[in-house]
Amino acid sequence: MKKTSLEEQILQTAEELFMEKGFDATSTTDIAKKAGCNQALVHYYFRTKENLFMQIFAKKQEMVFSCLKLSGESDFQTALNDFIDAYFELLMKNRKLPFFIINELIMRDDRRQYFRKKVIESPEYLEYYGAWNSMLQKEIAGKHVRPIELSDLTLHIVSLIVFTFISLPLYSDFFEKDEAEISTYLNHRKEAIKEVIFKGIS
Amino acid sequence: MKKTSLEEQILQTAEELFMEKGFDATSTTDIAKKAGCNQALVHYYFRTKENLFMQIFAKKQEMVFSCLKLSGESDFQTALNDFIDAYFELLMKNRKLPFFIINELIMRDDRRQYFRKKVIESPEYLEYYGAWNSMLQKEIAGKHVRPIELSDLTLHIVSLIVFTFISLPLYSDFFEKDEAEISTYLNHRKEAIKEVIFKGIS
DNA sequence: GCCCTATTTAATAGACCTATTAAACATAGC
DNA sequence: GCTATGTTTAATAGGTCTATTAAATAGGGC
Repeated sequence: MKKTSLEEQILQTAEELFMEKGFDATSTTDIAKKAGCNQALVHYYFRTKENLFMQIFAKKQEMVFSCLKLSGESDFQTALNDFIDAYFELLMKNRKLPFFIINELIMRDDRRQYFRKKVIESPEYLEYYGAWNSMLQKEIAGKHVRPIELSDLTLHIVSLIVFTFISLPLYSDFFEKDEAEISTYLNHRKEAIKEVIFKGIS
Repeated sequence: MKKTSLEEQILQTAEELFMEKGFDATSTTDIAKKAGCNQALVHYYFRTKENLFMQIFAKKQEMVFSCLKLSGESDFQTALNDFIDAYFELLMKNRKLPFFIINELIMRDDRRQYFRKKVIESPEYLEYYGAWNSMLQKEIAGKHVRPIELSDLTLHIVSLIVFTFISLPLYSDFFEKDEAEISTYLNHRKEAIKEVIFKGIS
């Protein structure tokens, strides 16, 4: 509750609404109403809705990206296990994150360009990919893992994890699950995914 | 080019646009413009945008649903293989279908209710589920498949297949793939998914 | 008190969207 | 040719949205 109180408040409210309903379905009027201020104030602080959105999008994108780095100096199986744990931990605290990112990337060309520039073409991304790949190749050479492309393994894992969270609203709605059940379900899914992946690459 | 020519044309154009950009981002003005008629005509034939949309949504939902039935009297591995083939075949011809359905289900409560009523609670759905489950249990009893819940197996498969198509625009954009490469990629993914699933459940 | 700056508001321009209405147009049957 | 019916259009009401503008308000430094 300082002088920037309302600016903070608007940003935070915008984050909630954008995450909940996406860019298109959220109006600056909605944000102002929920933040408890005049609609013009949203534009006073952030000038455009796009500006405001991009501050949030960049932050969320960074969250997704930051999970890609290898956990430490350990063997492949442990690193992979840690990776899945880390991703699940992140997404269990940010359940709407996968759909939010995917939706904006699919709907808008410019968001895709931005993501590509900031993530896919970043030096860290290539570095991570290289590190993971050399570990994988070593495992394959040592016959601990069957021959498989890293791109395929990655896509398998990302598919399994991300889709769990994308489809979560459907799961809880169709089968009328409450919060406790959802939490149990997610932990169960995490282990089930590990199982199919580890068996699937051995 | 009969008397219902324009009605047909509007429906078809609406399908293209709704599949491309979703309900919210498509206006009746867009549809009319692309169909080459006056905007009022869209409302003359279909009264509301929602009406028009639901005709298309119901059809697309039916497409998704129809793939769930068991292929025939064969063993589990073959049935599963056929199922994955059938789904890939459908989605390779309708690449935007997964995102279209998921997006509308997530964004709107009423669409979720509709889907639930028509698909999840339909007798066929329960019947298919039972048929698949009894096959699976037999395989597990015969030790050809490790113990696994059908719900988990289903979600694994659906995740892997559906996410491939949801993320396809990102794949082709980020890595600048042309049509031929995409087609190759999809066939490759199909086999990679089969591999990880079959190894993952044995 | 008074000024200066930053914050907040009300009002509104301008665009677009859905849906309706009334009028114009086409054409088949008589 | 005339009328009845279905088709198509132009016009517009009424709503929402983003962004801007000008005016009101608050608080600190003198």
